[in-house]
Amino acid sequence: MAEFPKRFDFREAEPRIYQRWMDEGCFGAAVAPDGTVRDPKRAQARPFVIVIPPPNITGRLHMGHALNNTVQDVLIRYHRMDGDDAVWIPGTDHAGIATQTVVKKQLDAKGVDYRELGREQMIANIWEWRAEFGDAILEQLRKMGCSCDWERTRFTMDEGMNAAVRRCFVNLYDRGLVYRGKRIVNWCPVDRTALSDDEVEKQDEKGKMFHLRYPLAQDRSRWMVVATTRPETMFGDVAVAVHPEDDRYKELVGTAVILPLMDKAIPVIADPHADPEKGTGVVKITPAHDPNDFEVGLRNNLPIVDVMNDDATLNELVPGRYQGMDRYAARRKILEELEAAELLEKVEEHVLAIGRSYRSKVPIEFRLSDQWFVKMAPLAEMALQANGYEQAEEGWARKTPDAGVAFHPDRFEKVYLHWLSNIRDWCISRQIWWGHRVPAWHHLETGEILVGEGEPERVRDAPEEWRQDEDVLDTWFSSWLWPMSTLGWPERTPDFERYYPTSVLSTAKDIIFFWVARMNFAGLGFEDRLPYQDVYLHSTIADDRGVTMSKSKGNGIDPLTLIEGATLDQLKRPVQEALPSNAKEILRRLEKNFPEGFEAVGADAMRWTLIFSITEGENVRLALQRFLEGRSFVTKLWNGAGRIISSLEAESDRSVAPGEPTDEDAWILARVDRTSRTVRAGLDGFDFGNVAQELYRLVWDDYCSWALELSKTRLTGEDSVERLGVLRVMGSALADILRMLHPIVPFVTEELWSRLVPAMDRLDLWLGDPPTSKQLIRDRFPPGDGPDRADVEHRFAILQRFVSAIRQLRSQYRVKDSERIVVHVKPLEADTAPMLERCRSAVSFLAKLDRVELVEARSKGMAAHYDPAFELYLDLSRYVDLSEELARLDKDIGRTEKELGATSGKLANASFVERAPADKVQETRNREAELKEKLEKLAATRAELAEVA
RNA sequence: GGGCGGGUAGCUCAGUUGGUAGAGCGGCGCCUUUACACGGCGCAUGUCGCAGGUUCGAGCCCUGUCCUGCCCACCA
Repeated sequence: MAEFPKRFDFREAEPRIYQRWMDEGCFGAAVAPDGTVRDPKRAQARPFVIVIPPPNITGRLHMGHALNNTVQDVLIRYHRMDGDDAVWIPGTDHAGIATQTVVKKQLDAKGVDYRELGREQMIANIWEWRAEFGDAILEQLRKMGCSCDWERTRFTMDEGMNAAVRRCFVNLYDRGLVYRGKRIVNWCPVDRTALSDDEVEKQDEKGKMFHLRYPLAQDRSRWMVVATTRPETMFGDVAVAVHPEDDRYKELVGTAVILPLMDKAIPVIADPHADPEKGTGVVKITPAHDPNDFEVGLRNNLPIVDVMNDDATLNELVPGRYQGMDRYAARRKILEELEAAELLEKVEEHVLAIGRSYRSKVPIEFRLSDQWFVKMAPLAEMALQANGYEQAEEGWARKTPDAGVAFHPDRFEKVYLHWLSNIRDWCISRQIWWGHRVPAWHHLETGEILVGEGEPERVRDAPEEWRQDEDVLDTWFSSWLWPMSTLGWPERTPDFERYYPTSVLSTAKDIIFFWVARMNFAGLGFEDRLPYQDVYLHSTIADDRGVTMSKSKGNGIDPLTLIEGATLDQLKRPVQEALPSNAKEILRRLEKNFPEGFEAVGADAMRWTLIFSITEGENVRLALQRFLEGRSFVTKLWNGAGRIISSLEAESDRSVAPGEPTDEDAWILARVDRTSRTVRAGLDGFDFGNVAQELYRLVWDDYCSWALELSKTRLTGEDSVERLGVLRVMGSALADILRMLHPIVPFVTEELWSRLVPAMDRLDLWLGDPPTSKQLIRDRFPPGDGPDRADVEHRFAILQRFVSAIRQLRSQYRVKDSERIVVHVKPLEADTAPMLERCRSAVSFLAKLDRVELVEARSKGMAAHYDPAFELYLDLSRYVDLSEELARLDKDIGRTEKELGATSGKLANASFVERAPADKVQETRNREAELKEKLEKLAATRAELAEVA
């Protein structure tokens, strides 16, 4: 027999195979970006397009990426094989603040202050960094086997993207959808920049709640008590608020109180923001230093008093003795002075959520500043209408069920709707350098603002009078154009004309608002079309205890550990770096489970495990051990296929015609065909977990455990007609199995394909059409259009039950496989005898029989197994004490009686017979008869054996 | 506070329009049988969170309730 390695050597094969796919241009679309047709046939086909969620250039591959990109690759490979013009567009995101921070850190380490470098030099440094490290994650995707069209790789800051962003900004500005306004932002007083919410680390910290007395203007001997955690902002107070329904303070609304230390009168207003249940029910309103107060200020037309400088010292609007003082020093002094004036009523311990800059670790300050905004309501309305919603009396109601974007799982439709109907304007400006600069110019004298895709003429004419806006745009402001801009938008490129809108977006559910919804807005807002048809939202990856994997918890699994392996020390490192509270326990488990480290399992095993584990639930729990199961599957496939391939390669007789498929041949072919229908439906419906389960059963149970075992007698026999016959069936079935598995485990299937196809070609053994390609990646996906073979599947099920029954008896009575036994069979169905006749040698092989004898009745003293299709008798006298067999029979009798009781009980219930559908009643009657008969037989057998014993 | 999930075998999870509860892993027993010990064969295990209701019949539908995870809002 030809040589076939015991294991798939993925370390050697994966890079080699990937390189070959690249060399032969297997990933490219039918039409090149410049419009040149590369594959005329496919250029006529339906495009299937996925645009990758661009990973950050600072990013490294984690399990979430691994899952998401495996899903995308599965879809792309499936559609490519199915004849679509499949294209997967890769790229990366410039990730504004994250990248700037990484480079700033590097400079810090060298003792360089990036501010001194200046804007231009800093940006140049970031570009350098990006050139060196920015594509690392794409390299990792290649290791995973992702079949992206690398020729189309884009970056959110490349030139075309920049043009797209400017076009988009100007367009929205002209439509009145981009505006400039004041807003409270998270401000870092150390780095003196605004931070996005993601860049703020929120944590509960112990603090104090201060109750301050604000005297009434009309009677300074009385006061209102406000509770605050931030007394230092009191100089910016412009009102105190009470709830409109709060009877305690009703008559004070409309009067004024005196702001202590300032001796300034501020109004008492009624606003629902004041919660009568909290604190004293009276809240001070400081619009410049609190987001809620800002809203209250707007509602009540209050002035805004900003009392801080950009480094969080107090400014010139506070009493002179406080000016220039740090916020915390000011707090202490304020409290002292209030106490002295008997205006500090009490101080309580209080736990509150403090936001700190993830960079400087200093508490952030809420700071009022000028920002750019996108008006979201009109865009959200378009999105709602696109998904078939119309304004109804109570919010939005869906009138057209299948309109717009389809979410998978569909419950996310609700999440999407909820966000759309409670939309808030989007602050798009950031006070950093790395990003798309706001295309607006401010007049130095008048403050007039000009907006333009390029430098406006008036700016060019008098450059000294204007300066460009210093801010850059939020990273998502380029991301929301991604499905369009990657294809060349706003230009009408061949790519855009052919491949927009795209087909599927696959991403994590936590960015449904940040990204998915906004992409929908951009698509509708600029092109009147949604950017894709389907959105697949995959589960979050959690560890085996259900805790979401994250770097800070140290519980993540590095995909490269799976692909390349890791030593125990390497496994421990993330835990030691993160130092979670249960670090000791995790480390101990690692030491116990992986004393020698973790041996690589390869990209296929990783991909398989991920797809196999997907459920529709909130998260997917994965432990390192689970990937070993994936490896077992790959090895099983490898060995099962190898058995057939080596027989094919070793076959020397080409002089005879292969035998016609037998019944069991027809069965495995029918199973393959049925599975291909299930798999297609599953992939079309984004039901990945189920697809993998079906394929697992097909490979492990049907192909390896039954078909392959059954084929062995013919495979190793002298009859070359039979040999070629079974090789033809098993080889052709294997080809379809490899085709179906290829999207999930591309490497091992491609490798097996490269040996299967020449071997089959050599013997000219294909059932049906031969493959269309030497490369599996380019071959066709099984159509699943075979005839229904329920008859064959029924007959085969009898055979399986027959073999299993004998195996059970053998195992129970410890009859060794080496002991060939004789069984007696009484057929009860027309199919039974011919089937046993045809499969005689195969069945004997599986059940380790000497022979099967067809009989009319049980001989005395024999054990019996009763099946609807046959009765099986076995002379156990040589192996077992009859009392043991009696016990076994009693158990069976008990089980049967119990089920019969339930079944008869049902039929005794008049309303069941009356009301249940006729076919169900008949089914139950049949079952009852079957059970009665079986019980009778068992009882008779028992009585007879008892007599003998 | 609002919303969305999940609670089924020791563990991780399937369970199609209501009609006899399933898989993988783990466990136990046997087997170094020539594709595979990353293997083969067999066995065991469930008051389907709890309480009501609808129904001839409920893991599945309805109501309530407990536990748990996530998202949004808020935290003076």
